[in-house]
Amino acid sequence: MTPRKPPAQKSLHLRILSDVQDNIISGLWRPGFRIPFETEMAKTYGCSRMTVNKALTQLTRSGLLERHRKSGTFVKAPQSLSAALEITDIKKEVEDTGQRYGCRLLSDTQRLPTQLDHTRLGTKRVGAIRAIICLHTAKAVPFCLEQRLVNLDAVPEIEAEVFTKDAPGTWLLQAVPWNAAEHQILASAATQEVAQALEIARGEACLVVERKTQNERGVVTWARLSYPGTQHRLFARFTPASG
Amino acid sequence: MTPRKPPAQKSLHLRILSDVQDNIISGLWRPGFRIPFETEMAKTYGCSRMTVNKALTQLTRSGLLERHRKSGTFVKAPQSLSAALEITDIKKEVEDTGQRYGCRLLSDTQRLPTQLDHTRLGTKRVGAIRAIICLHTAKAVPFCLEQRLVNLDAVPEIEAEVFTKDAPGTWLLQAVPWNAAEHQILASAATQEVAQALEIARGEACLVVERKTQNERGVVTWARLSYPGTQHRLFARFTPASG
DNA sequence: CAGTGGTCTAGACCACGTA
DNA sequence: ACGTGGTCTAGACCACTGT
Repeated sequence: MTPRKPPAQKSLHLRILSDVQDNIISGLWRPGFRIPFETEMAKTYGCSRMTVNKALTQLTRSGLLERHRKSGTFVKAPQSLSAALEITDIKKEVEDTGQRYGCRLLSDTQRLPTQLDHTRLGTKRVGAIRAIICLHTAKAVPFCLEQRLVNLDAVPEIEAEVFTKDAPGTWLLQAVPWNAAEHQILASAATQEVAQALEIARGEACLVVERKTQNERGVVTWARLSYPGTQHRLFARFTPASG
Repeated sequence: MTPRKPPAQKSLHLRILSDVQDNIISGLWRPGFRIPFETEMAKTYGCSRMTVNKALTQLTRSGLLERHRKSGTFVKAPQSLSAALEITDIKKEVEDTGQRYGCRLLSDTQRLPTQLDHTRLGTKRVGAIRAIICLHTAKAVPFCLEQRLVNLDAVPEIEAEVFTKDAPGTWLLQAVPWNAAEHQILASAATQEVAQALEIARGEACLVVERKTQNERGVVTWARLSYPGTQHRLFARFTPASG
């Protein structure tokens, strides 16, 4: 019945984790089921409670379990599938498919933000911004149009950078430490500008990813990535506990 | 400048975790930086090494740190932004916006799988399948068209279910234990069928989410959710450590 | 009040990779 | 060989909560 399980587990708490996970995935322990107490499982596995706790804590973080003091630990009903969406650098994305990557700079200006810029950056007042438009290509074929705004207050060092060869996104990823990002994914009909750059018909469906990146100095950058809809797909895989 | 942080931390290991995280986000500890050893941090915080380890282990799982025996723990460079995409039940999705949810069954047949069905389910041989098409509405306005295939081998108990009121997705989420899911997100021009159901123009851009759900008994179901592109957006938020 | 999870300790031994 | 992280222990006390 049970298909398989890697015979040699590394550590005990990982074995416990995957045992519990298997019981849930297989449907043996259905949502709402009260799983054994920590002390019981510790006795079963002949280990200390801390080891069991480590496994169950992780499964709780993954959303498979719900724990309540005094009442115990319960299998949680999956209310939402939270999938991990891997959003990589476009250069890497293209090269991973084995194709030759290229990037052509279409426009690069520095200006005071317009009303639209403010809306996109989600700011009220920032100083100058740099607006960049570039086209990413795979095998010399248009792959993705990138429209980007960079807040010069947050990333003053970008003023010295020239993006004739590498895309600003690649540079930013390395140059700006760690950050928080917000993504919006939508479908949009290609505008005249987008259609021309991507060499598709005007009005054709495009997959659009908008990303706003922040760090402690404020909003760093806003980017809008438009992909020809027929060509590009985003993948998100979901497994109960990422381990 | 700094957004603000909850002043009272609950547990010590969470305080350590957020301290380290702050140092990384602020850019004080840049990618490649070797952070203090566990023993050093334990001494700094006046706690045992286990407590420090708990915090650092979690940050490593989140992808902020890289740990190597003998050499130490290092700040990892963000190579890809892996964003958590929350994919909820459509009923919940609509009701969360405060609108009235509705679902209309457009088609419900049982048949042997066609070639296309096999491709979609990713199977070679399955017995009968149930094909359901239904329209989700918000305030009686078309919100999303759901095209679904259910593998009766994996979910025989669905044969008795009738979906005149609730959507099959809602039922499946509760009835089928746990599973692994694979999502594909794409943009697509509305076909005649989709356009008619969603009451939009043919060829209009739609955001499409395709989901294949599996459990131990095999592929459970395949669903294609088409949203009018101008209306719907998927959100994915990314913060270094989901905590 | 009693029972469960949440947290923490002060040790310990092992695995692994650098030297 | 040595130093670091990875894991585990056998306790302990506390917080929460259902009875």
